[in-house]
Amino acid sequence: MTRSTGSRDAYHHGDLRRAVLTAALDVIRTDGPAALSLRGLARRAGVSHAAPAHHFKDRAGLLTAIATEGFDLLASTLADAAGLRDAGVRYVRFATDHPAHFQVMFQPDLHHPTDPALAEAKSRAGDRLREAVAEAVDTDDARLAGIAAWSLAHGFATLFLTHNLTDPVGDRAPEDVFSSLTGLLFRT
Amino acid sequence: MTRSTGSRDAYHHGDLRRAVLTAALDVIRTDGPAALSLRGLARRAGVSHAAPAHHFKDRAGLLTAIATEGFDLLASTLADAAGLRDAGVRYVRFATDHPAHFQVMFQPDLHHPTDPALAEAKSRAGDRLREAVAEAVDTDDARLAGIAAWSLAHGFATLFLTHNLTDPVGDRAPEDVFSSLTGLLFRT
DNA sequence: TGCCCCATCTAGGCATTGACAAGTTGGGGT
DNA sequence: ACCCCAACTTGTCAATGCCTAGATGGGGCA
Repeated sequence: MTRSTGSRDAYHHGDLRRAVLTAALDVIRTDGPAALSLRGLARRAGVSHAAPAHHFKDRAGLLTAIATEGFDLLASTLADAAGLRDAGVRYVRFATDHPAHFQVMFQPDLHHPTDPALAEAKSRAGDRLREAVAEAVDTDDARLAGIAAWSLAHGFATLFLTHNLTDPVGDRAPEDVFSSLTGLLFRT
Repeated sequence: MTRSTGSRDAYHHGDLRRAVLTAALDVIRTDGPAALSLRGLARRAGVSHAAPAHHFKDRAGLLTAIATEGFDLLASTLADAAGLRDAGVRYVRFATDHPAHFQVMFQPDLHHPTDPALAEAKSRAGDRLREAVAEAVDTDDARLAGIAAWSLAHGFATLFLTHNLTDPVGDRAPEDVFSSLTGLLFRT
């Protein structure tokens, strides 16, 4: 797997796995996960209709891989957070920067339910979230506070991505709106 | 359309529309919207494979009808709310009581994007939400406070339905957890 | 009471898709 | 130089969405 140029050597695409993932993310971003078809992705990549399945087993396998990648991206995004509010802002920015990942991550009915790689990535991201909460809250109600913080950021991101916040947000960057929103709640 | 008994008169099912909706909600609750098939619903109802399409036009039409019904249910649930916190609790309870509706309501890629009935139901529910916020917050930051409240309740409900709060919540009713969560945030 | 209209449902067909099985290719390791 | 095996192709089948044309019978109207 050295040849990564755009060559179409018939066989050995170069990095078909990445190509399919990228195409899938593009489709999901614009038309949602329901519009995704393995055969369509194969056509985009210029390969035979069964080629994608070789890398992802089946449709659910592809979506599981996307969710896993998403949780890992989220984990590394949260790792650099400076404080709980920044973690929230980063959470929202992650959702707007990677809307396809985000959508798939939180639709478990699209995944292979027992995939170990997904479970690990998920728990890695959860750890980063709990770290951010722990360093900002006294340990007594840390668990409840964590749920509250996660709910707030997740709800905001979800509502924004589902076009339920378009007019209230207007032209402002959603992360900024979220930031001032936390300011209102915690009067920091 | 008087005959609503369980008669299977070959023709004139009685209330096929309701039967299909109910079956669809059942499928969505257990296996998610992706598992929904018009032909499967037709089999459940004991009618021909094209019968459901007559009532809903197509698959997206069925899901649009479910979303519309969901927003109307939500609107009437919020109408009776006593205060903002109660509205939040009711929002969460709605999500857990009607998980299939809730899922479909917030996946716009499954809907007919311009359906007027859906848009109206959506705005009715939005009105109830804004009412609940307006009577609890001074008008200055009502808009932002509304987004905050909605985000909190919506995020909590979404995370719970996607099985991301199972261990933190444990056996407690999710609405109770949400209630104590708002207590922690607003130290009421 | 009788008749006709049309909403409701059936029947058939076509293109697309996911999934599976079996064969082909050719690059890298020994 | 050879062979193994991952990567890809080709072919096929059942299931689905959606379209068109036709059958049925209940309710409204004369």
